[in-house]
Amino acid sequence: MQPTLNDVAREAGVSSITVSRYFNSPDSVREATRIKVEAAIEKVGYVRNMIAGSLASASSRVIPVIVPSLSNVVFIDVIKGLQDEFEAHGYQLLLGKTDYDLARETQLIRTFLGWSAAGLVVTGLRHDDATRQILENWNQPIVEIMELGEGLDLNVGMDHVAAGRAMTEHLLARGYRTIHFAGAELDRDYRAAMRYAGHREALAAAGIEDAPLLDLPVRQQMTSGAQALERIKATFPDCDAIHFANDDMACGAILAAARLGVRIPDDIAIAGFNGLPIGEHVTPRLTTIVSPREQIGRMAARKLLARINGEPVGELSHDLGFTLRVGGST
Amino acid sequence: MQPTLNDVAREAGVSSITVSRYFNSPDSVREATRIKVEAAIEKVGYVRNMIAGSLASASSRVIPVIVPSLSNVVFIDVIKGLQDEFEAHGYQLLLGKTDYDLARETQLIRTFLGWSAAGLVVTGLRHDDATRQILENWNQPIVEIMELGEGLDLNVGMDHVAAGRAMTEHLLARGYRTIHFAGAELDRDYRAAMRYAGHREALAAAGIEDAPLLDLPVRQQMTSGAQALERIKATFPDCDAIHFANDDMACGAILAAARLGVRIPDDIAIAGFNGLPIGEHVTPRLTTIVSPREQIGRMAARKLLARINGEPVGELSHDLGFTLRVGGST
DNA sequence: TCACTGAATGTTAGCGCTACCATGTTAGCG
DNA sequence: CGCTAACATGGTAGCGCTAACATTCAGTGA
Repeated sequence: MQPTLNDVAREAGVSSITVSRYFNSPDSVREATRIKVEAAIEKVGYVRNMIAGSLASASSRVIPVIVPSLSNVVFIDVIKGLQDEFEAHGYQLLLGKTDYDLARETQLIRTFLGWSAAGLVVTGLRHDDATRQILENWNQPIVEIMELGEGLDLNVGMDHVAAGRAMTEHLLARGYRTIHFAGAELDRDYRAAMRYAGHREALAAAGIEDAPLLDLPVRQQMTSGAQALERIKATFPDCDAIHFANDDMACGAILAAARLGVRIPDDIAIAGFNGLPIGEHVTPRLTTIVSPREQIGRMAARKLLARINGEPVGELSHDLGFTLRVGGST
Repeated sequence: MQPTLNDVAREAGVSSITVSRYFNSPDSVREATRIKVEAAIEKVGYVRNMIAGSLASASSRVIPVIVPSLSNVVFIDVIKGLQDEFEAHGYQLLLGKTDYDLARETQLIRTFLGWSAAGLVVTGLRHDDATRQILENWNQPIVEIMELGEGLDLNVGMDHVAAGRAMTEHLLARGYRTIHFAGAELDRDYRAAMRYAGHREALAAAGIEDAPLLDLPVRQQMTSGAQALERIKATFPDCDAIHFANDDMACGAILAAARLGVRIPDDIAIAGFNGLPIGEHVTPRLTTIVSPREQIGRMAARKLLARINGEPVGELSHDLGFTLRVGGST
């Protein structure tokens, strides 16, 4: 049997609540008491029972994080940022994955709320009505990450439409005119679809109404990129640039180009999105939009923790921006 | 205030314990009761309080997973496998990261055990004495992942020494003789050091006693790989092959080779480890050892769940093997 | 000396659920 | 038709902790 607070208290010659206070508000116990308690903890080998504490206080130091997928580096980086911050402040990260299924999201949230979570991190602003209803009635802080907009509570992310627009404006400025957009399963990855929307806006602003889209089924991203390049080259010889939905695809295309004898950017320019390290290692270097992935995680965690601790959080919606990194591929 | 089991029970005209049974052993409530209970749950909008349940039953459906880093794809893939299996069986994954610090591991484990975890997944077989002592006194299943050997309880992984040996045997069979091993922070990443040990064994078996090692400080893996190639080329013109500790470094080298005018494999052969997708997209294709990362996660989860449910788990130590994938780089 | 204050500690009553045992209820059988 | 076994349900206590209030104690100034 694990020793309890009472065992520690008996050993230290104090009451159990004093030991509890030693853990929860150390400043409120006297130095002398602190020393006795510490010795007793050491002696009996006490381990805090988080469950009992959480039940009594109706709150736990657990924060569920719900992401659509773990196959996408983007979410990995975000999780890394979140985890770092949470761990540094004594919070635990409970990981949930929806596979882009909103019903699954509802189910996960329901389960997680049963953990008296201190807060919640969810991906995206799109949720089904059930989720929305549950969360509106929940009175703990929530951060919706990745995108910007009208959210449930806090919101940390970047403007995907603007990112898509920025890249296409860059391509137009470079003189490319027949720019195809290539993505993979844009219906699921609706943030990529938002970038496509931005792409269309930029084209329209330049008087180009035609915004050809190649939406491939996902298998492996780099393979899809290679395939996209091949297919577009074969079908649309006029195409002078491909704006990819992400760096994996774009790099797949750049690497395939060498094999296919396609010269980049002379025959065709390639642009990506995310700013992954690989983009800096391919030849030519990939032009891409650097997304603030880990920062989104960190900032989301900080805002959540601030809200939990009753500190000011500043703006409800936090735009972390993005950077255009121009390489030799455009 | 959230509705409780009692609220549901009152609504359904049964006792709270019956509602509890509806959740925990549905087969033990009658059809008619089940329907009443379900209606009541729906009506009052009941959400299970996991905390209270865990306290009463002294066990929770939470499984902590402790990994050294989230920057390494390897662990991401393992987590993916674990998460999939856990989620499918109603268990929650609590994520902890040690940054390769054994003391931090102890601390994390201590905290996590306070969650009355149903089991535990830790990375590696090396732990400090405190961890070992805590875990030996804990009577829930534990899986140590990645490596093979004498462990605390269950053990799922692969033989890193054999993997290192296999790759170097391949290189020797191809006729390479002056083979350098290049890694990054092998003291932390001791599994890479095990592969280096296997590498030395293979060389020794071929009568080669000299096993030059380049151990770089980690910054970004691909960059380190590029750097390693450059440095080895400059310092050891005789070197005809580099056995890299991982694919990231190896691909960094292959991509850098194109820029540096180094021909692979004619000037120098490159080998990696892990079997990441990128290895199949670089030119020439990377020769690598495919590690069963996601499988390790899955198998670890299955064994753990089997043990939790009192089912037979088979062998305590499970070797998931590896495959040599030969590309054009060697 | 004494009331008075604020800091430190203690007492008590649950938090919402499940384990354990007790009781009621149904079906099957001679 | 009574008896038993198996099944279904209920009562009660308590998991280990903390919130809220109560008490004690040391130090202060009049």
